[in-house]
Amino acid sequence: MDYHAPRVRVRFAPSPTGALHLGGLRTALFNYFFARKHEGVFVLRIEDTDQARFTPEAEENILSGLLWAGVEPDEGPEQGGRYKPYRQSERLLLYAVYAQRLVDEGHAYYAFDTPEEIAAMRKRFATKENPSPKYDASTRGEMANSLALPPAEVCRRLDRGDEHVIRMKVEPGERIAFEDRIRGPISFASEDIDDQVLIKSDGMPTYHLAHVVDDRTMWITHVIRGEEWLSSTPKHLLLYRYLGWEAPEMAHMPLIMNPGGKGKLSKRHAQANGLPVTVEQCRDAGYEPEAVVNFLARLGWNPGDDQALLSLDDMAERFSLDRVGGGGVQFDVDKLGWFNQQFLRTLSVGGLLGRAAKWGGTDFYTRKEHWERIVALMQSRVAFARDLPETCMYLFPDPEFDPDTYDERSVEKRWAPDSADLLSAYADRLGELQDFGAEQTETTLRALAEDRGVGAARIIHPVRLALSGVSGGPSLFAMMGVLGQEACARRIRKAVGALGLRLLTPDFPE
RNA sequence: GCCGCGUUCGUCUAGGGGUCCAGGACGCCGGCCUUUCACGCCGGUAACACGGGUUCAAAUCCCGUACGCGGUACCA
Repeated sequence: MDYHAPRVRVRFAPSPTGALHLGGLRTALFNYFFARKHEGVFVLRIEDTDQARFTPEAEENILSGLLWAGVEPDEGPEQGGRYKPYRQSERLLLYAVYAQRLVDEGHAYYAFDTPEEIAAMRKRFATKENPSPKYDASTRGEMANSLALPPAEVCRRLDRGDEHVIRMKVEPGERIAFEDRIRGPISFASEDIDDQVLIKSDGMPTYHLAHVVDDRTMWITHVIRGEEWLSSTPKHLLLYRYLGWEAPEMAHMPLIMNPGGKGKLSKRHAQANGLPVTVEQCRDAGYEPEAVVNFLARLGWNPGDDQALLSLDDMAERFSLDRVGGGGVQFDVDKLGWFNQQFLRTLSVGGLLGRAAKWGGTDFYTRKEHWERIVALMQSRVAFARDLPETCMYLFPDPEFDPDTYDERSVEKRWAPDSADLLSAYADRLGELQDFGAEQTETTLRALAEDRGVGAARIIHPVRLALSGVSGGPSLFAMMGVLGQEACARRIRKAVGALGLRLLTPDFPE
């Protein structure tokens, strides 16, 4: 590490307009990783300058989403920090001061045009080649601003309190170039940049002014954000220059696209396809945070080897902007599911039980021992911790579970004409066992099969069906051990009663 | 329209002039294991967008085209 380099400071700067989006979490993650990797600081800043789209619950939702994912800001509205406040609405004075400075130094100007007047201008100058003219050097002379109006008129309007905005003054004829940490050299012609509004007529700054002022005053060293910001970067660079500040490093991440590749991942599209699109939805759908984080991080970034499963710490340690690609990436929900399942399998029995217990629905704690035996049997068979109770209810002894329906397809496949007879005999022998361990029940079953001259499977399958009602599941003998002697015998006899009639079906397939 | 950024198996990606008739992972298909279902293991399917250059040699460099995405707001 270079001891003379300033400490790395990065930020995640969402706007509180709704729930934390997965794309937002991913941006936060990349910033977080970068900070951890370089022993830097990760800042959360709330960009609440859009009063029209402001949503009161959003900030809480964003923070809780980050915490759920294991990403804790080092500085932020809740955590505090020496560069507070961390909400833009609380830093208004700062933006006003710098905006004034830009005006005073000739890099910004007052504009009195109403939205209607601007729309009229666009219409007036519109051509086939340029359907949407900008408010820039080529048009500002025609508009009502402090560059075009006589100074006295400007003063009069200002004194009178006319609504106005402050726009940055962009001079044409320059190439604004920078090195993007992900994409390499990038440049824009200054005449393609408009005289961006810096202070809105409601007195609020726009994102462009606010984030530059904040990034500077919070000493942000690296701006890692979504690709949608790439084309406004030259404006930001100009602002840094106007203010006499050194710009931070820039890195624009590829966007997450809808499955199929059409457009960036949207709530609308996701909803139509039953996909989670917010952190909240992921949580509610039963995904584990570790899996979501792992999945999201690997969208656009790779650790440089074939390692797919990584913990938050692993990723933070291995993260590098050099290994982030430039192309958009599609959201693949199957892969998310795979990460979830993989993660569940890395858990200890107690760990998985804990994850399942979060969902409630059954008394995991008073029956902890029983549950642990079940979880051990089910771990490789469950894709979501939440599904655990439902998928293995048959591992509870009567009367909590007592099969009264038998999966029809399994019955057809596994219940044979001799099943009732074999199972009755097996139940009889089970009743005589002193020790009901897996070894004993299995030996007993195989001995019976031998006595009757049939394969063990001829008994095993119908017994499984009798015990669980279905044809899949954990090892039969392990299952019997969990259920206990009495429940097993009772269920077997019950099935014999319920399914024994099948004997009479003449064309039952062998 | 204009500006910018992208483009390797269906998806996420490795690869940065020769070691690539392109490697891994997910998915899918097949097999093994096995009392079932899973897990695991083994194998298979499948890609350098297109066209020109540069070079002894290009997935890799350059140019063009196509396509995709983003931006083009007093939203972020």
